[in-house]
Amino acid sequence: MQQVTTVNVNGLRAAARKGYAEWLADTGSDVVCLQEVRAEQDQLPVAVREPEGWHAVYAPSSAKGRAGVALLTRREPEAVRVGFGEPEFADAGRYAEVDLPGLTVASLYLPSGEVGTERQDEKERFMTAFLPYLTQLRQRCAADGREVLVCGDWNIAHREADLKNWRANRRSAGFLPEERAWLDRVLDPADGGYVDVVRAHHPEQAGPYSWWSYRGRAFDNDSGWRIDYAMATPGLADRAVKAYVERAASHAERWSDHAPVTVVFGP
Amino acid sequence: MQQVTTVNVNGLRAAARKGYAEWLADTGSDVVCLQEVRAEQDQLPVAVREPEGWHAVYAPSSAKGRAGVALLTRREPEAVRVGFGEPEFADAGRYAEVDLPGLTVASLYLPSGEVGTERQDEKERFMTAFLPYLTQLRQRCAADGREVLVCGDWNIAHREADLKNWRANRRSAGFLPEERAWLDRVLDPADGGYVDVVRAHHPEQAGPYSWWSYRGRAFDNDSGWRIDYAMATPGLADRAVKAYVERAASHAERWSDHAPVTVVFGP
DNA sequence: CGTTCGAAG
DNA sequence: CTTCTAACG
Repeated sequence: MQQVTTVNVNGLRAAARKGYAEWLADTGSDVVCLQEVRAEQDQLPVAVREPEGWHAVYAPSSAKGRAGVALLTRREPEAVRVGFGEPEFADAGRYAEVDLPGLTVASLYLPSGEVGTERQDEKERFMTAFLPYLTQLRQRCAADGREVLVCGDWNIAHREADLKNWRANRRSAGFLPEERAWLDRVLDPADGGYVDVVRAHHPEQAGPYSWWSYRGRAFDNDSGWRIDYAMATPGLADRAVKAYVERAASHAERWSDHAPVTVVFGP
Repeated sequence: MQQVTTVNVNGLRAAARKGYAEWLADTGSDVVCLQEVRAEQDQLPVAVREPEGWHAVYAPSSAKGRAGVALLTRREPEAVRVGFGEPEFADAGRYAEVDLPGLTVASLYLPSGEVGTERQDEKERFMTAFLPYLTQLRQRCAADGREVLVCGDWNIAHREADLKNWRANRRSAGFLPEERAWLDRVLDPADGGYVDVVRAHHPEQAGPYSWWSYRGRAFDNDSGWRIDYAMATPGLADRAVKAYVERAASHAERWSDHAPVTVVFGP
């Protein structure tokens, strides 16, 4: 059995002050992928940076206080890689991957974008460069006899079931037709070739959402978006026995605006 | 009996979240002078902006989130004036005055400065322009049969007894020889002609300090500065029966890095 | 609405 | 060390 969790922590220092450490101590996962760390390693308390029993890999952004991904693994990785080959995003704190026995796990933080801004152009450039990398990654790993799991905040809701208010958001960044079509390609067996493990295990239901705005009563009303995904190669997806979102019980115990997304694999 | 308090609130919104409102509800003062309000009127909750039983006058800075003085009076002022005639500081949120029967009260926030910077030059320009105004104010009010009380954060410790660590601070902004000499002139009977009411009532003691840095253990060690003054015309100073600093009992109940300074006048 | 930063104090 | 703003989300 192997268990992997991904969560956008929205500032690891703030999350650690609020309950992230307790959550981590309780998780049964073997790998935890973090996004929006928003700190350099040496800005983090040691117990947060290198929690007892974990190996940690950080890929901060060169822009202070922005983005930043990390991976925590119970076993030491066989290899670590930061970035995915596109120079523009080499030190953007948006992608890192580790090799474990028979498995490559990645932590991804796709730019969030905003319609009509340069940030949306950046998101599109990222998507354009990242899709061929995903295909290449799958092929390379297949040649090495590895499965692949790309976890993270993809900042796109794929289908109408993936956000509460899809009608109101048809022109919103994160649910644009071209973004949804891009995810179609990531999941297309003839293209990216990945499987959305949580959706595969919950084919019909609305959600389960993984992000709720801090504004208004979004969390209380479960007015969320499913934008955090575990995307697996088909062979790995077939081994998934469980896939779920850990929605906090109450607003009070939330330590991020995102919830952890976990997938459990059998042998 | 008439009682006037001055306090630098270091952000009225933050102070109001921490205990300012309770302090105000308990004060027996008739006039409260505030400095570093750091908000426009409409950024303040109504109960903070216009507390029940008070008239409020605000003089915000045109620079958002900076400076800002205010006066709260139990009786409606006969007149209100903002600024002291120097155009550079007209909307700097550093000076306002109100006329009450027989008394003009001002709230002053003198620039804080830092040696070797443009901010120190600004402080000096303020001082240069403000001293003649103080003299003029006293004379004008004398002609009207009014006493004057200029309260606020003057950002200068006058003498060695006015800060804990005077030796270490001989080259620090706030205790420079030229700044101390300027306060000498404010207090010189032949020049500004004002009386430092707290010092007049506590001629020998160290302090009482009115500001402690938030850094380190400054408050716990009473490593403070006396930079908040009530400067009175001599006739008014003669009527002072009490003058004191309300040092908070504990670090926990502080709602500003400054403490309220209060003077009580007899008939 | 919340997390950063940077300027200011 | 704390307050604010701005940018970002």
